[in-house]
Amino acid sequence: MPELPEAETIARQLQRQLAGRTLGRVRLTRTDIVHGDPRPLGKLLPGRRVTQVSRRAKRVIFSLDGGIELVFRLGMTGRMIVCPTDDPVEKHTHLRITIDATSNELRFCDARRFGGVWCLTESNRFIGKPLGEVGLEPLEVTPTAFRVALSRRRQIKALLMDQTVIAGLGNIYCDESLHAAGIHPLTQADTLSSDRANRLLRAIRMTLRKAIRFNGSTLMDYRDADGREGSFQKLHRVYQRRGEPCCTCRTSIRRILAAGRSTFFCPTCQRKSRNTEKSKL
DNA sequence: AGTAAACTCCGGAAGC
DNA sequence: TGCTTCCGGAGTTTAC
Repeated sequence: MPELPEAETIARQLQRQLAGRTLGRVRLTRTDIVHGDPRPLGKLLPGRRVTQVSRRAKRVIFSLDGGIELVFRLGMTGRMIVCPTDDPVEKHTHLRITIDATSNELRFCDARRFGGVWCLTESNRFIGKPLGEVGLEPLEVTPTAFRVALSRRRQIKALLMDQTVIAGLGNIYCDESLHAAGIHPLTQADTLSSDRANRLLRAIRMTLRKAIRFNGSTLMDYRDADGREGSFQKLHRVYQRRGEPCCTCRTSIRRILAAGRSTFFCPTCQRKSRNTEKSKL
């Protein structure tokens, strides 16, 4: 499922392929994937030059000339693929935009439709609202700001998953980062020492950077902008490895529910501190 | 107010 | 074959 590394992979590929190109014809076959009024898209986009493709949180953002931003949220099953215009169109393709002076087009496909598209113009860019609040970028946040973000009475897993606090971490990279840091997912965030908090931030960064190098994780649906699978799933140490041995200590990986989500961890490498258990009573 | 849990959207996969 | 159940990102609602 697309989290930060997958969105980053797609954004970098699209930046290479599309920056400087001009958008052409727009075909929108499901208007309900567009937030706000979908009707102007066909008029607004053709002829616009793509100045930059970037990422914020789990979103891919096209900056177009004229101050327009086209924002894609991929949800669980969203795909953004550049391919020849006459390639067979896969099921659940909702938006197609041709790229001028090439025989290619950009396609947005999303089976479950948890994703969406926003078109922000200078007049409708009303502060944050259409996209909701977005938290700190884990690859850029300072250790101090990160520790402040952790100073709340919540389970660390729930806090890391909260997009309004830290942006871009989903189930996979939360579990992998907590394992790399040796922190139990149910630990109360504000009981972590600053050493452990710093260690967690380093683990998050290491995990995300490595996942980006491997083009993200493909469990089921994720594909990059060229339609290819990622390969970081081969390096997962806990995620979806229930019952398999921990790669550092051979203890059987356990699965529990945290923040209502499947959560995988090693009960030996990720012990709950006594401090945390006391605070639960 | 801050936190947590339940419910909602949806289609694919797994189990019976 | 066909049914039911589960899953989940994120927004919303409800409950403590």
